Amino acid sequence: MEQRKDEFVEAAVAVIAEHGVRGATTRRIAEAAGAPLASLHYCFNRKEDLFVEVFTRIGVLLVPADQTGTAGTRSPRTVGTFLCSAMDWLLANENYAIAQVDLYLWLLRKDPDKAPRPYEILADTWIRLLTQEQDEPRELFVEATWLAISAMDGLTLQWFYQRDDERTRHYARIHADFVDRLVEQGRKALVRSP
Amino acid sequence: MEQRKDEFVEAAVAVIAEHGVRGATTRRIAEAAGAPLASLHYCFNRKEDLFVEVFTRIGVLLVPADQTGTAGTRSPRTVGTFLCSAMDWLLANENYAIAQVDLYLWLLRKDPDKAPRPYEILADTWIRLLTQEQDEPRELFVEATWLAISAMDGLTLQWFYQRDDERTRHYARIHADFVDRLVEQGRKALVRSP
Amino acid sequence: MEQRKDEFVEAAVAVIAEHGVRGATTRRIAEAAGAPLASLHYCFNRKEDLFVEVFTRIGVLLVPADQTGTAGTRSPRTVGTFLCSAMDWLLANENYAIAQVDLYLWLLRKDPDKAPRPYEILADTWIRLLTQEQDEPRELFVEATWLAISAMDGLTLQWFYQRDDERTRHYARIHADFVDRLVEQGRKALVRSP
Amino acid sequence: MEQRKDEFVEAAVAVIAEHGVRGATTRRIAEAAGAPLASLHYCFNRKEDLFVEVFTRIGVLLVPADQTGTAGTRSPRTVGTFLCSAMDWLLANENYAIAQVDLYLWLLRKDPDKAPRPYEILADTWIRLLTQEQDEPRELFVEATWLAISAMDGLTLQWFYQRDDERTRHYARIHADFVDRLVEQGRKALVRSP
DNA sequence: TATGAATGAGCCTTCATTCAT
DNA sequence: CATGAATGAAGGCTCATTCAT
Repeated sequence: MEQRKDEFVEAAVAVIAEHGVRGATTRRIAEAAGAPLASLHYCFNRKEDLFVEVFTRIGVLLVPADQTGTAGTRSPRTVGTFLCSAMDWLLANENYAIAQVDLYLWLLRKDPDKAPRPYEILADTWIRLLTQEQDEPRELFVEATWLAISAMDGLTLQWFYQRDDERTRHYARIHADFVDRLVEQGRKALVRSP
Repeated sequence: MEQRKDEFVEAAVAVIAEHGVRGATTRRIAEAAGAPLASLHYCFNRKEDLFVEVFTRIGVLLVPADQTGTAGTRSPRTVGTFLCSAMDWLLANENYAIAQVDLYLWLLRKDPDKAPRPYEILADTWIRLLTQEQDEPRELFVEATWLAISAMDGLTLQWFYQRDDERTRHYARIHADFVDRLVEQGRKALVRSP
Repeated sequence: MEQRKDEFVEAAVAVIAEHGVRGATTRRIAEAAGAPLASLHYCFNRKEDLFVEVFTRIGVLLVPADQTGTAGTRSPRTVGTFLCSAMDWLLANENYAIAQVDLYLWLLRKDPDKAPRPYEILADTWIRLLTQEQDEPRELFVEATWLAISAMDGLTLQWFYQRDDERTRHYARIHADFVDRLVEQGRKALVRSP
Repeated sequence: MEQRKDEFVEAAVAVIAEHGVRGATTRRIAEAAGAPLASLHYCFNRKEDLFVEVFTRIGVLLVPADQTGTAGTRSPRTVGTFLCSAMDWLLANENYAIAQVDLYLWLLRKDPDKAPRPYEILADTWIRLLTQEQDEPRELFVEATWLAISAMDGLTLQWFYQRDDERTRHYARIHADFVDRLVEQGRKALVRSP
């Protein structure tokens, strides 16, 4: 049953990626999942429920792992590294990348209150991790984080028709440098006038 | 007849903005245009033709006006100013902003070769104008332009649920500063080793 | 178009009579009307609209014709004659009789405010005609009329499984005698103490 | 197990009363009974079996108790008292009243031979009781009984939208007077020409 | 025995599109 | 030229019922 749900979610991602939310019909999803149509409605009362589930799960997957406890002398994570990691994940999971944007626009219309949540969760997580790991004030990272997220979205959109992974990673790195430098500036300003 | 077409395009933008391409049915568009359903198919053989027309027109509107001939001692236009202007236009034309993204994703699936064109036209125009106005090598502006366009898209997406014009403009300016500085760096590098 | 509607109404009556409102699917009705399924929804936005239309029409058909102007020395109409006429009509239009009861129960649940209307219209018409034709006070006929209508319904229900027209007419006449005698009693009482 | 059945019957009455036979789905009934869906089919192979059971039980409940042996100087029961008692029971058991009519129409279509039975049992019982208690010929009560039953049905239908218990009882009494007078007339005729 | 899981069949409705006028 | 009328195809969803456990 729980496994059944997973299969439908997986199938939905694939179908949305190929046909868009518009073309993601219950029949197509069921077929992609190799399951009868009625089973879909047995697992998810409404098609919308399935889509919300998909959208939520993608949001969760994008969030970086909490590394507290992972000892060692790693180089410290920054907004830029989060951005690059997220882009890496999206490039490695094309279907999720495409489905995510489509679902975002869909949810925005269906339930405008729910749509932003994954973005906010993502931003909060980034900020929280950075604040914890480097023991610095929250405000230092807020602006850079939202800039990075908008860059991530913009690059994703651009990647859709260029399909050039290397180029996308290249631009991501430039954006990353930029936001990290922004944080650095803020840090210096803090030192001078705490 | 040509006016009829305009009315349908206008109506389509409004309907797509509200219901998404998914919900932009012929009936709704016809109703929004105050025209009989059959008229729509009289002007545009297929619904898709209408959407392509809409998408193309929006692309055109985003392109900045060519100011050659507009004499005077204006401060020179930069990638950053183009970015800010584009964002201003999008914020002033909400429906177009939303419809554009939706149509972009739709067209990407229907006809992947056509979708990128407006983006490339936009980029080419920016680059051409900058090259002409400042009589500098093309390469100087390419990277900054594409970064700016991705930033524009990302900010648009973010604006969709925040609906905070000021905040969006603020972030746009930061992005603008960044890309302009990037160009400046390139310019210096060029001077050193032409 | 208007004729199309009539055909669907006719078909709906037949299908409801045979299968009940429950079994009166759009497909069956369309088939009975010899029309494509989509045509039904072209004429009646929702299936419910068709049913309401059917119910209303039956109500209208039951109402006796206004005979003012039809000169001559007819024997005066009474509640009892109305009852017998109504039963005659129902027996001559079996499908309508059955469909009416079914629709009544259906409408009662869907829109309790609409369901009673046909009954009230029927009662009002009877009372009005009687009052006019015999130039007597309204109150004289109210009770008898409602008794007659309940008798009509009860006999219809009974007829459903007995399917014995003669027997039904026989009982209708008894009920008719009864309500007419009731009116007669009232009339006498009026004379005595106006 | 037997108790389970009772719960389902009770639940079915409530659901039918609210949603009609049409809307009395297995799910709704199971939910109303607080039982798992599959249990319903464990107790009643087909949904129809449950409905037949419900219809039969309601028929039984309407039948007046046999009072032979209940000594005393009660005033003798008549067709009219039976009618009033039946109406009282229906008014006190609204759900049953509604469900009964709905089921009657349903059964009439599904199995026309079964539907009339409860009515005939009711009529036979009334006639038998009257014949026994007053030691008079059967024929004396037949016509009045069937008239009373049709009145009962008609008043029930009318009560559905008026929901006026007092008014309904009032009309029931008038009908009762009428049928009792009819019996009285028959009785006199019998005396004169046995 | 009792029930969670599963499903084939069918329902109502909407859509883009065509066609006759 | 313009449009009311019409429709095949498909969509989301629910239902009664079965079955494995």
